[in-house]
Amino acid sequence: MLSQTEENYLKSIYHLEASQTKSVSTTLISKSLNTKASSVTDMLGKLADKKLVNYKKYKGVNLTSKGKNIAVKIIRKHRLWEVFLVEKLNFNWDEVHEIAEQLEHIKSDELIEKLDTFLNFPTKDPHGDPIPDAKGNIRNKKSILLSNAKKNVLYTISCVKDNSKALLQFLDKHALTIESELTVVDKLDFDESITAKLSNGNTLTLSNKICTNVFVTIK
Amino acid sequence: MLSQTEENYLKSIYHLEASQTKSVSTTLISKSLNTKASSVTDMLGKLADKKLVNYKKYKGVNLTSKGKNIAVKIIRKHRLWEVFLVEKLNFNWDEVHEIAEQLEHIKSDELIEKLDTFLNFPTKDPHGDPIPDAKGNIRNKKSILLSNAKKNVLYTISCVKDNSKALLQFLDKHALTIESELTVVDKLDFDESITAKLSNGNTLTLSNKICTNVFVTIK
DNA sequence: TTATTTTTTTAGACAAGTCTAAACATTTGA
DNA sequence: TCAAATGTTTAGACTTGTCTAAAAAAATAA
Repeated sequence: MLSQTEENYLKSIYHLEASQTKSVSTTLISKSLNTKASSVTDMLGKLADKKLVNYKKYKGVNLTSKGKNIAVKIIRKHRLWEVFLVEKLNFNWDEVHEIAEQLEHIKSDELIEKLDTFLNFPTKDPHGDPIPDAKGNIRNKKSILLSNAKKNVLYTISCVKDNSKALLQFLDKHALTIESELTVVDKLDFDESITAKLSNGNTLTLSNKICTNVFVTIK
Repeated sequence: MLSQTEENYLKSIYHLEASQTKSVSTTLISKSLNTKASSVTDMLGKLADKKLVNYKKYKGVNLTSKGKNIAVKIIRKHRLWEVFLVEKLNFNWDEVHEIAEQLEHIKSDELIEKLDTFLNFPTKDPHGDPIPDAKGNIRNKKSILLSNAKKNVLYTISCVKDNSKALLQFLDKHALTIESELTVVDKLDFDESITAKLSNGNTLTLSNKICTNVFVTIK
């Protein structure tokens, strides 16, 4: 049975692998977990002993299939709990992350399957991220960054990259929720901001910082 | 912020104090937590440093009001989660204890108040134990042991003392659930067993062991 | 290519929580 | 009352996960 710390390392490596092509570096992990590189080196050795990662000194790590399996299960738990918190307990979507960070470590397969049933088998969490099924499969809808969206095409917001409170609150304030629709009406070369028209008729200017943190799919 | 371990010590001391009049001994705690007495001694020192218990070497411990406060909050969380597991996720009441042992350590006051609201402010957990309110007050309905019940008086089962699976399953099998009604029709001096008549018409003989673990209130 | 910078690892230390073995208190009972 | 039994604490050690400081490897740049 893994400790919460070990689970957090696996989760972090999983996310970093997804946003990178190559293997994941010690420093990157240390930044994402707010620890020192030397602590990461120690832990990588332990995870390698347990066959959860492939690790070569100075060469970074990758999850083994065993490690990836565990990481996906934790992510499934995290996202299901987030759905519970928002849909059943009426939390706002920008308030649930920290609590879900705790709940994701509760150990009980039966619990998570019953929770899934209770929530009626959701496929996305409140941030729009896909929820892996019990076998670990992730239905991946192709998403692109809003900054790469074309003009005059109808898009649906599918997901946000950053979980920062500031971003989530900004989006909430402007009715930019998951599943909401928008069309890019202008792109400003000068600062790479875009002007978007929402389905409620509003027109908004969004900074490049925002656009590189919001994913959309073609409607 | 307390660790899970510290919280478990406080909870254990709270329960042991409730079932005892005097102060709680090191050995008693070590048995209830499945640790060695020497580990308990260490921890009692730490809890005393934090003003959570009053501790004198060789003389046992008692919770301070600060310590009791924390213990009651953990118990509140435990019992609310048990209600959730049984009422919302359809667990049986004899399956929820271990999961609630984990959930009770989730840190978020807002979470537990929202959960309380979602569950519609229950006052008893699935085992019949009272749920402290947000301020830590426990509404204590006077309960007596079934073994002390009088003949030919209508009682309601209010609570069970023991959380052992065997007992819970036995009770479940014979429809002896919380709130179910019964009348003692006979008491056998020989082995202190009693014969009870249930509201469903069934008549059951219950051993003294059972009767000293089930609490009833007069209907 | 070699020197400098950056990244990573090693070595040694620390805190939390646990253990065993031994020493010390308290209680029991003859 | 005092010796034996029981309960409790101390001392020292181990594990997990962390840290700092220093050494070693890799990457970068002149």
